[in-house]
Amino acid sequence: MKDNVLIGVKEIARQANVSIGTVDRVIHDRTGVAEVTRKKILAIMKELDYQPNILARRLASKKVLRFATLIPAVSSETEFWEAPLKGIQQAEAEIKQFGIVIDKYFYNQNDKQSFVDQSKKILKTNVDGVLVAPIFIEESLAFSKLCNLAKIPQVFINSDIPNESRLSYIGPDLFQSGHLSAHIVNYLVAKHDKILIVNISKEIDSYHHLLRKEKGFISYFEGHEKEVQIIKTDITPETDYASISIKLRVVLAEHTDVKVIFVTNSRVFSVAQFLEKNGLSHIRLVGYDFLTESIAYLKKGIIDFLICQKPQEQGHKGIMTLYQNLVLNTEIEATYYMPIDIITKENYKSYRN
Amino acid sequence: MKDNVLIGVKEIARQANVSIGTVDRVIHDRTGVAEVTRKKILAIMKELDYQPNILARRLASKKVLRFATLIPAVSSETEFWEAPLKGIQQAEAEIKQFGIVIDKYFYNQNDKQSFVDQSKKILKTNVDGVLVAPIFIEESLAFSKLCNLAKIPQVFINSDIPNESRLSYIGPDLFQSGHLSAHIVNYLVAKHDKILIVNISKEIDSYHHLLRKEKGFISYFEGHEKEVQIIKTDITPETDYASISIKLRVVLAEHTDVKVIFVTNSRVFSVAQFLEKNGLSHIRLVGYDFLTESIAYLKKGIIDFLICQKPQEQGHKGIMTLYQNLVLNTEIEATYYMPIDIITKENYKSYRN
DNA sequence: CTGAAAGCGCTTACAG
DNA sequence: CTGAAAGCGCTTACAG
Repeated sequence: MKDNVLIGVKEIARQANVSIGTVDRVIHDRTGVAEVTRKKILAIMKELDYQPNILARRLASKKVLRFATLIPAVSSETEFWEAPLKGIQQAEAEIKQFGIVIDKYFYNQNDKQSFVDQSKKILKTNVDGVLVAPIFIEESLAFSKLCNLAKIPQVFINSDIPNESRLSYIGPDLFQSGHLSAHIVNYLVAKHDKILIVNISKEIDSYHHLLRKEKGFISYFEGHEKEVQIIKTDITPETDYASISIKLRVVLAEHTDVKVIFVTNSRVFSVAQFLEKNGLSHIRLVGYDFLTESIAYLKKGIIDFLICQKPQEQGHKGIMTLYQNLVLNTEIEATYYMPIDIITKENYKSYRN
Repeated sequence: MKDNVLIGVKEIARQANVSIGTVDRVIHDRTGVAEVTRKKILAIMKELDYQPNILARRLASKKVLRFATLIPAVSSETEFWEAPLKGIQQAEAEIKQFGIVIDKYFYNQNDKQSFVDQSKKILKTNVDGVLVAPIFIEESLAFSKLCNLAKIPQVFINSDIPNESRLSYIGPDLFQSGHLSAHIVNYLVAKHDKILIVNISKEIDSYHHLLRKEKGFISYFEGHEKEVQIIKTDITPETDYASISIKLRVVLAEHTDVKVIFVTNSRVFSVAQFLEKNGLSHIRLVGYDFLTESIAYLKKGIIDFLICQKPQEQGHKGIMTLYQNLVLNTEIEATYYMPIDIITKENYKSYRN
């Protein structure tokens, strides 16, 4: 008659003939419980299919959970990292009432050392989970190893690193996004047309990510009936407008018949600026990311398409993934590819990052 | 010294020199509190910028919140409504530990009466919030009015209804999505090409939504340099494959030079089937929604593009909106347009509803 | 190794 | 109109 009256730890304690303190100990795998008792309690928990009440747990526990985020600072060059930060802040607002605190660290994406410095800082605090944008491959890998030693789960966003021990990657499938860009470009070209791929990057490490997109792009046209001609140019390490301008001028002087330019990252707005200034707006232009400057060129028709992968949602989902893992104890997908969104003059207004 | 030791209702009670029971009464706007007391407590709450602890509230309150959802049943004609339902279930799993129960009601989208019947059922239960897909305009409006009388907040998904008193609309901007489709089609046509718009709908009410898309589409080409010729055909009320086939055969016999077909809803797969069977796959085809059948035609290249608006997220976000309003007491956006996603052969694999 | 008690910030009867 | 007490399902010292 009284069987189902009790619930949770109390019911377990009753059935096991122990106090709820002891039940709590085995739930949290703490030491100081006789092996027999532990086994008995575990069995009962299993039979009852015990699910802890998260509300009660967070309310009773004074302990706050600390998450750290490590992403590039918003730079004068690109506002791209504003969006993930916004997503992080949004998630923070949603879960702060559950006792979660988020410490935000930023590095300079043109300076590896700043990444190393910041990551060291994080490890000095006692942090329960980290969200990282691992732009620098080796340094990120080193950081990841240290986290794993300290049993700190890591979520990567924006770009992945071959690393089996991260909790999850949330971001684009770079190869596929290049492939899709090519599909769109395919609508813009005729047989034998010439296409220019432009990689703009200061740091050689991020260049690696651009190459993935480039490969996806090129693969689309391999053996394709249109038999387009693809040429490419890399603009590095100087990426100010003057440097870009000089380089493009040379390339386009040599190849006067370029029909489409594909820029593998958000720096597409610099190329747009160049085309506009030099009266070359008949050249079709495709690039990446939802930046204010790029949108302006999209409106004007200088940029035809932008590929975007929900940077804000990446930040938001990254934090929520840590939350789900650490608080709710949910299963986490090791890889979560963001949808590849195509932004045009027509739909940018309703676009949600 | 002891000032900040207390928190929440206790601190308010202390400052107001009353018991926490009384504080609770004014927080929840219950009767039976002297006006002076109420004012005093309100003032203190304001000064302290009191934010209730949701965890404690939900834990202490035995009351469950009931949400009801009213959407079309998945039909043999289209699996479209599977996705919103999935989103609803996903949200349910996330918030059920907060004491929220979701009752799911379904109507037949070809039968107004079934909508009326189900909505009546809902009103007989004591429900705290509803999520509705208001396909039938008048019936939905009537239901909405009754909800408002009973102070039940409503969230609309998938299509909106002129109605100032709903809590929120979450779904596509129909006009814009038609406009965007036209922009894409623009890449597929040459000057003076002929475009066929196809509306397929059993119920005249949902036809209204299709018209919005049609208008957006046509508006794009008004005064456009390409001077395309746009014709249209409505297939109603019979929408089985045979009926569609007969109608299309007639139209395409008369207009043998149609270059592109734009189908204003998910029934694009029926048109694809027709084109394939009749060796007309050279005609470009654009339509709506991420259905298994349509994706198959997308893969084959019979369908060129699909416009999709995250039906699953609509369901998910719809429930979460009720949750935010009723539990967290957050400000809610009255209109939340879903992004307009363009699905192609290249990106459908990573598409998230 | 284990238990009893206090407490997290609220809500809910109940008593007056 | 108001207060005191019990309780939601946990966690956290503390005592033994």
